[in-house]
Amino acid sequence: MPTLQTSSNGHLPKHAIAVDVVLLTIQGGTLKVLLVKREQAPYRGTWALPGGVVGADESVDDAALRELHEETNIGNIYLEQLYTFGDPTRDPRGRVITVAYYALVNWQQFQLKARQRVTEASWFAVKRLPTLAFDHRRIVDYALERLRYKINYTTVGFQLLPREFTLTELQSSYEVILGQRLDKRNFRRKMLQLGILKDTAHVRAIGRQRPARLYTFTEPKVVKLQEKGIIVPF
Amino acid sequence: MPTLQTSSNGHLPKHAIAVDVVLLTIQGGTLKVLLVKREQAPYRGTWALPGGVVGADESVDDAALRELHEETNIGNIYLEQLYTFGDPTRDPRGRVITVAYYALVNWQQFQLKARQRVTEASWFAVKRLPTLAFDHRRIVDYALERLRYKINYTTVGFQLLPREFTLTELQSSYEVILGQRLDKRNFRRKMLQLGILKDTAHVRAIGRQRPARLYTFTEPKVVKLQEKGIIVPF
DNA sequence: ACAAAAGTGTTGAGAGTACACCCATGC
DNA sequence: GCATGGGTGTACTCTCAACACTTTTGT
Repeated sequence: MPTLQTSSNGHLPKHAIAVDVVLLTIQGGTLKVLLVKREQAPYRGTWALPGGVVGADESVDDAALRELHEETNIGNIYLEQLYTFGDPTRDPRGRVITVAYYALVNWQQFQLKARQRVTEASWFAVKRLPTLAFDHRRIVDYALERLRYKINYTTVGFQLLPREFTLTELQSSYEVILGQRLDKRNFRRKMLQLGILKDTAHVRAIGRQRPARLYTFTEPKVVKLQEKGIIVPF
Repeated sequence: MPTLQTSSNGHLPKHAIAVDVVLLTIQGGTLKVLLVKREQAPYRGTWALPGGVVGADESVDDAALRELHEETNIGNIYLEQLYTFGDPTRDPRGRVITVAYYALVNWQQFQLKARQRVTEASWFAVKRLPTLAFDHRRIVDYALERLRYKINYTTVGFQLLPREFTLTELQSSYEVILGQRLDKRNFRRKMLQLGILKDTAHVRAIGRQRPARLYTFTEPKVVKLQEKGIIVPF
């Protein structure tokens, strides 16, 4: 085959491209993913990731955003491309290449706006997923791996929290994602040392306990916290 | 728009999908990338990444492998998907979504086999790239970022070396990729501590100096060396 | 006063950093 | 014997890990 096939335009092989979004949130101390029930074959009645095909003149990122907005009605969601799954056998109807994304939302904000759905949609704990359509299980697993990884050296984790949050809530979100308990003192020291939290003067009293201080995140966007590695620690 | 458009098959919007490969090697103490000269419009005569369209029944990964084998004639090359660029304006002829990959080869092995090319192809130092077609400059930059990143916590860097190598060669490849000098004693201590190098009994004498010990890499595949992060250091 | 979560410090161990000289060989 | 790259050790600093009690509030 010639090397520069892209230049012989006109009758190129063309492919259907879909986007699938792994939308994650934390609710009740559990990491959850939004699934929709498929209404058509194949996998009719099976739970699947929200997604859809990329339009003719739409960017792939825009298609993912569009799907997200259809499901959530909230804007300004953290969305990151995960991986492109291009095996021709992954869809039994024929070839559909999918570009997978993951997104993080704060549960409270989401609760307020989600409404008027047609398709049945529901949150599932990532530890107890039903059988998923296509290779969507693999995509969810990949999203979780990426999230667990990135939470270690970036501030993506903050996307799951409300604007003001307590240090206990922050720690809890890390514990839920990482699946392990963390030491309270060490966690707080590290977080405060990073210089990315601002102590609002506010407190939040939930039960009959001592109220907790509320913090906000000082950085406007998701931020890389370290570059440490084996070879070049800084 | 309905959520599950993928299920209404038949007249889906279809797209041309290309793969582009950032093939990297180290030659003469410099990190280089393979570019091919375009023979057709657009960007005729401009240097571009090797790549081509994905065939109708071909997996995207296979298309990248195929392109790689066309350019190199060597098998068993490290190849990793980078990112999918899906902006409809990136190709002036119309929409072409590209899935970018990067690959690493050892220069000596490559030298032996590359032959019988039609298209003009050449290695360029990544520090002195010509103007590239499309958004290929951005793709190269992204590949370099990923490589610099991964070299810190995986063994991808070994893919650039011959089977047997000296510690000085290994250090040099890290220095070339990272763009900084490293301390010889600290580098050697760290590498040997990792337990992934085997001291062959062989030595290599190049000039009139003391010959250097040759090592091999004990792991069969690219390996993750750490999971360290801010929150969970182990 | 008590239940419940918030908040707070120290110490020991291990890893990272900086740094300079001797060694083995070919010519 | 000398030029060239190969090869080695130590002291200081800093970060990480482990660990338990006091504080504040509502009832």
